[in-house]
Amino acid sequence: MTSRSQTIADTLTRAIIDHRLVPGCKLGERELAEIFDVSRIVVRQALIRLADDGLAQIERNRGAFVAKPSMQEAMEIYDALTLVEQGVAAQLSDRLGPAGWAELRQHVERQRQAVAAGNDALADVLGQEFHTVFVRLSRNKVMQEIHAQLVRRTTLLRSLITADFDYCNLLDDHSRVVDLLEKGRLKQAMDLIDTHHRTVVRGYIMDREVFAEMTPAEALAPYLDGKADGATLVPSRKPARTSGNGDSAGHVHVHLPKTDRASTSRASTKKTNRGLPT
Amino acid sequence: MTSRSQTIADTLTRAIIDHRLVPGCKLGERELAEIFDVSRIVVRQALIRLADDGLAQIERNRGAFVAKPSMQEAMEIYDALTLVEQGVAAQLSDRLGPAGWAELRQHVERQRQAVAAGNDALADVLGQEFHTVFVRLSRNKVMQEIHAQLVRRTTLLRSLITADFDYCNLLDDHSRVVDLLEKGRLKQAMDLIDTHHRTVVRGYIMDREVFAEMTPAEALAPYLDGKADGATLVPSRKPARTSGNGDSAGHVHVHLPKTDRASTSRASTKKTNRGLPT
DNA sequence: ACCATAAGATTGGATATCAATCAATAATTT
DNA sequence: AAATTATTGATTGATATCCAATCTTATGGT
Repeated sequence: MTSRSQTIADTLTRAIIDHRLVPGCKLGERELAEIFDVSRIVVRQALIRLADDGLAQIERNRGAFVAKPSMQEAMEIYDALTLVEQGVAAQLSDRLGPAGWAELRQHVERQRQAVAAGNDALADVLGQEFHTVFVRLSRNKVMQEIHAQLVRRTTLLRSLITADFDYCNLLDDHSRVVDLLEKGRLKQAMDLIDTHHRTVVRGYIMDREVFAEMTPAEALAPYLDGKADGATLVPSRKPARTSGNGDSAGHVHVHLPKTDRASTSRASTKKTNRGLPT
Repeated sequence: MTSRSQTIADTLTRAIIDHRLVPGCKLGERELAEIFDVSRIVVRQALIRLADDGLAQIERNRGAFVAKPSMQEAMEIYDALTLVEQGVAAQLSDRLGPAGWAELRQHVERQRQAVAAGNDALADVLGQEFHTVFVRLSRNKVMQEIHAQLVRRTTLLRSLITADFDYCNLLDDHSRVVDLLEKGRLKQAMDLIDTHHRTVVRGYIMDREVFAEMTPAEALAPYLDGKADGATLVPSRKPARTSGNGDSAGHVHVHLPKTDRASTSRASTKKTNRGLPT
């Protein structure tokens, strides 16, 4: 059995990944303690874990908030992610056996089928998972954890951001990376990884209040008590968008007027942006 | 002002880096609470931070211990470190300006002078710092933190390990890396980084009880109350060895008989191994 | 010698309490 | 009336004490 603070940290992480808790959201100790029905101390420990992961920031005597990365930090996160995935690519091009390549191809194929079937939600999940599978094949748990942490932090950015670019160039990037790597064209594969992330970042436009705010109580309600897995837990995971290959969403042009902390717009429109490119 | 648990975590980290707290060492809550004169809860929070950093492992209802990486994990940590530094090298070869190269050369030069002056302690510190400076020049704070964490974890390994290889090939590696990079020979530089770490790891031999154990109270005494900086805090930082370029120690052939948890050998011989290659 | 049980110690957590600090209001001054 | 100051309230950081669960060790019986 893991510690209570760990499970709470995991739940909060899940909620952040699902964009139910958005950057800047206050994570009050007493509030969370009531929600999870634990003492404040356990909540504090969970928040420390989140802060260590870069998902929350704790300000002395002011409390914890969901981290709100700056544009600068966003670039750094994506740079680091690129660096890690390029490095893994280099390792895989040397060391990966037939089984590994098969797994990658199978994953890409599953994603393609999901797209073909119009199951955008599944395609999204698979698209996100591709990177994880990719790194897992390095068989380096340390690297996996670092990568996973970076990926989690990118989800923060997608809460803050309005996508504004042409997704066409990103189509089939995963497939092409696998192709290039297996053919030994490492340099091109690495460039493609770089371009992939760079294009995504370039399209990002920092914007406040893209998502409707939810109180922690509302945001966390689906995760409590229910023992079901994440897929079924959050109904709003299915993104409301037009099309995509699972790694990208349809054009989303949401440029809300930059209201400063509009505390009025609470729990109103459930505008979710899941499915933005990874 | 930072939180108390953070400063305690920092102190424990420092003690671990200085090999005063060795892998496997029990970190009892009550004991540490008395040492730092805080409540157990603060200690727990500090231990959670250490565990998140990979420097401690917490076993339910058994407590926290200084992490004791397996040989497998050791390899993974060094692989990850290599990957990160290679990636940074690639970035620097593109983007680093004259000032950056100058800083690297200056650092190498300072280390060389320290070696020439026979100031092995300083040379050691500079040798360790080189990697940090190297990564800092990427101007990516996220990457810096990841790298620093990996470096911290490698110090764990040096507590567990007996070095057993020829250090000659490692001499001037730093200088050569800078040379190669500035000349645009990225591939060779990356290979050299790989070889550097690989040679170090290959020479490692997992061995128990290479270092004398200290109780946490003894280990932490130098860090308490004194407001001096780390350099003057720990007198035992000057390693007792023959020669080296600051990035490596002289031949250290310490193959102690593998005693199982010899709780007898406590606070006896202060055998420190600082200055092993990075 | 060996296994089982009981005692002791340690951890994980809850609750209540207190000081310090921040935020927001109310009161005062100009 | 506007701006500044003072007061109040709320939240955090931290402590002390207490309790249950679990692990470790010591004891005792076979």
